[in-house]
Amino acid sequence: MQTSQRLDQQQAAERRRRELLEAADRVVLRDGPEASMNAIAAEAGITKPILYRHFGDKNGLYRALAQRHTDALLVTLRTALDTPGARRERVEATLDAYLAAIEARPQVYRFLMHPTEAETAPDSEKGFDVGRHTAPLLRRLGEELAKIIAERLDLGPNSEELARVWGHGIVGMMHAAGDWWLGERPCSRAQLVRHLADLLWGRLAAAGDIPGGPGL
Amino acid sequence: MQTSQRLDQQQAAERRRRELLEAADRVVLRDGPEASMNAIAAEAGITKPILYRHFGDKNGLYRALAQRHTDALLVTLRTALDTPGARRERVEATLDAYLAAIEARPQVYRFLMHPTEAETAPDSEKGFDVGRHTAPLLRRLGEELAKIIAERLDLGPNSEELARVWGHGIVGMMHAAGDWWLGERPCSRAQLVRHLADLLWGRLAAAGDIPGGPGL
DNA sequence: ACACGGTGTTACTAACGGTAACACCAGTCT
DNA sequence: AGACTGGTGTTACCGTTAGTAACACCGTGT
Repeated sequence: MQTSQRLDQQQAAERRRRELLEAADRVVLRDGPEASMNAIAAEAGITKPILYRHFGDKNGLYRALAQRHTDALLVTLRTALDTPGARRERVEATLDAYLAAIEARPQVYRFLMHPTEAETAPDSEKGFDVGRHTAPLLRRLGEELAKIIAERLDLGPNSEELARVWGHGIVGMMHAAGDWWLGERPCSRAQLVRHLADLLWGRLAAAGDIPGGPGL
Repeated sequence: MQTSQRLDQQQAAERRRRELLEAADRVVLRDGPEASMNAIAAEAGITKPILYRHFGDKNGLYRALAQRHTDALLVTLRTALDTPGARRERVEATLDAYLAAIEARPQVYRFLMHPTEAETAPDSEKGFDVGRHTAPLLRRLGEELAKIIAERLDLGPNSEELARVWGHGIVGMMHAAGDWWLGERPCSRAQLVRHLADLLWGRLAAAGDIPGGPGL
């Protein structure tokens, strides 16, 4: 009967796809984001055309690969955001969870931040597909955070819009500071978290000018 | 006399270099950051090896190109930061200046955000040169902002460290929100500026929970 | 016996960054 | 004059990459 065979083949294909993804994962973990398709195919014990049959092109493979890691990170962050305690503690827990993740697995982080070229959506107009220069991971984090902010905070009118701006803004802040911190290690993670939370808590607005200067 | 000839040749070389950079600029403005060395050479009316003699490699050319634009942007932002008025007005003026710049010249923006591979500093240790995933432009903006914050604000002990975290964090927030905004255009620039300033002014901390929800 | 759909291969293309080897053309030194 | 030097420019190549066409094999259903 052909239907059950179809199912068998389909689930076999999916199993194969997972195997290939795991092989790709190993290579990317070893060689970084510039791992070549040849290298990945070799690690999987096959040759290039099979990869292309399964994933279309390099971006397809990388997107599939990124989604797994992104999902995992999102779970971690969501549980951090549900930490019991005051809002400040939740925010600090979330910042710390993100930073701990990128600190623990720098190669994965490096891969996830790679600009995966973003599937070249059909160029409506003559648009220079501008505005896609943050990694898909950060886009997703921003949207998720926006959703949570809009769900849980009372922001008055325009709350939808405000929440999205804040979501992407906070994620960008976290990312940029984390990236810089990871490269220079100028302080402990806990201190970085505290500094960032201070920033979000309006300490920039509250700080006093240095006497005699031009002021800020 | 050979010294004056040396000078002639040197200044001729620099003029040539500027010409090449301008040609490269035209190509990048037309083709985006993935402009090939061949295309740039053709636009300049010459062939590849000359480009390589002048700039070493592709990153050399791109760094030289990026520096000009980055310098120009920095001047704009510095004058915005010296706007007369209250701190909030200065911050809003600076955010707006950045957003106006990326809005006005998206191709330049797109080029500047391209990860120029960052001159592969001598790999001390076996380091995976992690923590270099923000464009050089953003690094520089972050450092400059940190300097200004440290100079003008009274932040108590640790002010140096705090200022740098904030500098990079704020720049990252601005960039991520700006990139998202440029892609989706969900609101006016002025409104985006206000939302971001609200975030920096601690409205996240001050907002009330939505009644009945899990809270944030 | 035969077509079909899947897996796998080899061998190729086109483009890229980068380089070696050579040609030309000014002035300079002997 | 003739050799040397330092710059500009070229053609023709290398190695690697993403991506593809064409073919071979094998189990299954008709």
